[in-house]
Amino acid sequence: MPKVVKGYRKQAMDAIMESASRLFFELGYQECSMDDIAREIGVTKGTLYLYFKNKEELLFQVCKKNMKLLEDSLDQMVSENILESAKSFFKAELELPEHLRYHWIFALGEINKNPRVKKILMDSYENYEKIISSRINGLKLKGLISNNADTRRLSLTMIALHNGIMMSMMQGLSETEASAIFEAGIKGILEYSDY
Amino acid sequence: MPKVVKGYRKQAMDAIMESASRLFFELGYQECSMDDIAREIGVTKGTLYLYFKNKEELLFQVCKKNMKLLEDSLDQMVSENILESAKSFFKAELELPEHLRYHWIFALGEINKNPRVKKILMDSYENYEKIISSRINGLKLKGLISNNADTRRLSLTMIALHNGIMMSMMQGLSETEASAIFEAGIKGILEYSDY
Amino acid sequence: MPKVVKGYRKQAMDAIMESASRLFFELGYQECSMDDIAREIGVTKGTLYLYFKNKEELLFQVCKKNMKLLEDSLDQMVSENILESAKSFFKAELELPEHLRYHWIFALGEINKNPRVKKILMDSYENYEKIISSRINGLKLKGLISNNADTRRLSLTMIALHNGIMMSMMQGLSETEASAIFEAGIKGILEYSDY
Amino acid sequence: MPKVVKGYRKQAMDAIMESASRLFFELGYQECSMDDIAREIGVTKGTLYLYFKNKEELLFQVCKKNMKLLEDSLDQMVSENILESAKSFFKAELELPEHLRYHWIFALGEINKNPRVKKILMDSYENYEKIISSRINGLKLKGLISNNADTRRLSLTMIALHNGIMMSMMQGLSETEASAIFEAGIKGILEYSDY
DNA sequence: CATGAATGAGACTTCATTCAT
DNA sequence: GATGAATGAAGTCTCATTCAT
Repeated sequence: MPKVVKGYRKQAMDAIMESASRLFFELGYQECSMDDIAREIGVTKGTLYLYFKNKEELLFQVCKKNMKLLEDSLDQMVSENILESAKSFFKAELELPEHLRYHWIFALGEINKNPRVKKILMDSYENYEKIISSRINGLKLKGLISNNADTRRLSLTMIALHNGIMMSMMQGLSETEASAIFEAGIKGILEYSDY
Repeated sequence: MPKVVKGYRKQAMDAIMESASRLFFELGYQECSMDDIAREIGVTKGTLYLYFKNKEELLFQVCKKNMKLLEDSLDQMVSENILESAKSFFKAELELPEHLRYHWIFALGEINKNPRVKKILMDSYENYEKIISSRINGLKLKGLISNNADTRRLSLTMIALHNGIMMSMMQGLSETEASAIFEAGIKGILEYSDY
Repeated sequence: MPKVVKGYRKQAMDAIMESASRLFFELGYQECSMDDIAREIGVTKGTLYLYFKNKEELLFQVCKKNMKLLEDSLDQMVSENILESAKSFFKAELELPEHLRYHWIFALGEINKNPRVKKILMDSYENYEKIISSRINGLKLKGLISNNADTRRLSLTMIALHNGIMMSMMQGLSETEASAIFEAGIKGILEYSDY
Repeated sequence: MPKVVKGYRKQAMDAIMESASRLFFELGYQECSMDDIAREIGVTKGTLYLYFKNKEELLFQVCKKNMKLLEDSLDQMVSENILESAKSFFKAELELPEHLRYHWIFALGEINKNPRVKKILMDSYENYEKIISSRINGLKLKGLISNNADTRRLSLTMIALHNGIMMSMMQGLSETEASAIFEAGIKGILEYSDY
């Protein structure tokens, strides 16, 4: 009888990943033991191995899931106005629990040792670029953005600004200032792209 | 006969910190054992404890040193032209070995668990802001930057852009594109600040 | 399949404590490693930590158990004749394995550093006094011991004599002589108390 | 140039043994490191090895010295009245620092592993017996003690009582009560010996 | 004599993983 | 499916001892 979640394997895995994601963030990947995760769900260690073949696989799945979550969130931000889209996305992010908002932190820490994790991070980076670039191209077609703008450069700059602000927040930048900087930064990038 | 480095305690500590810094980056702080570090220097584990009372202290000293190194590097970039300063700084950074260029990565990973590390990261962030702000104010006085510009916002945005690009590079962004984006981004931010 | 002892956690703990008690006595608390204990039971070091959270806890539980064992043994010696009780108790003690007979030895060695151990030793001392005093008072009521006798002094003296003889035995006093001295000593103390 | 104590090797050894004795008692033999002892004297670890070939030798010498100290103290108590001698001895002991008063505690803890230490303890026990017996015999000759008394039994009982009271004091017995019990106990033993 | 740098063995403890029930 | 007992490898740290200076 499944205890993790009655009935469905998929839901059991989700429950585990949810706890793992939070604990990986709070304690760090290495410092978080399988016991910690199991205890949080009210299950024994052994059970986790019914769903994930080892800790590294769990890390991988958690990373993948979180990356996808944020990508999807970005993907759904569709608007005529790219600045508004960006602001909405950022606002939505601020409402996420910290372990999702800063989900990349333990992934980045593993990047040098774990090729699979490295791959998701790199793929994710590319996907962000693709999503934003396709939005920008859409707006170009509609004439809302100058055709002179370098689409790729524009999107990469926006991503960098976004990520940098996230990092700043981890280092103490307030949400209010973060929002202000994000908005102003995006505006500057867009204005300047017109040249 | 001291083996770590002939003669000077200070130099022995530096040798240890140098190895530790690289290995913390390559393997991750937790995954890097004291044995790993000792082996790299050709010394026994026990020796490390003659110089650092425990692993956490070593981490702390390494973080502090690396943070300071980068801050000093920024501090020395003085120029009439803020864009040129930024470019020089970035160029210098690209010439650093990866473990210095990305030195913040293992620090960030420990931020939730280690208050001392958290403090250096936050202090470092503030210091960056102060250094850049003071430069900007200098240029304002000389009339090289409009007085309307919001100094703090300007510097925080530049920091965010910079950090975000660093993160992007870890995720696969090429140095060439990184430089281009950095330059264009800084320009955009400066231009926009004039309004 | 539990290897320590089939089936019951309580029994596993007892098996560990039994080995620990003997080895603490034979090797000394500090000199006895968790490995030594584990090996004796035919188990891995790690297993011990499933039952006792650390070595100090194991020491504490062993002390407590041994103290209680001896107290209970004393408690059960009930007789009209206090001399006979004492002799029986002493005789029973001589039949115990050395690590139980001299169980206090490693506890005493830790007394200065370990407040919990100190507490059990002090409590144990008080309990002995209480048990013996209550027996003496019982005999006073029955008129078998003079009411002039100072109950507390009497019991403390008997305890001291007993403990001193135990110490002497560790230093080479033979069991025969020990018994003789104990009997004569107790008699002397009781006789003298009448005055 | 000797730093431990100016000039005399013997004094240097005494200084080390004095510190070692106190620290062995306070921290326990195992828990007290050579560093601890060296630091206390203001000397480096290495220096200790100029005077004692290893830690075990230091333990041995400390034990021997302390045993001798107490034996000598007993040896000097000469009086017509054995009770007065005992009381004086006990009083003198109470004025000693704890590490001398309870000097046997760490020796006893090592008894099972260290044959040399065991030997001093056993020798010491015999010496005490001899000293006291010779006193008793002296008093017998003078007719101050009945010739019926069993000299050896008498002295062994007094030793046991004494040691037991020392143990009781470690377990919390007050000095006042200890003195009272000691006096009464000795009296009882002497009285009873007459039969 | 004295130092202090270095060693290496060994201690305690944690934990991912396995497996019989 | 779930458990929990057990493992064994690994990690941090300590410390008696040595030795070149």
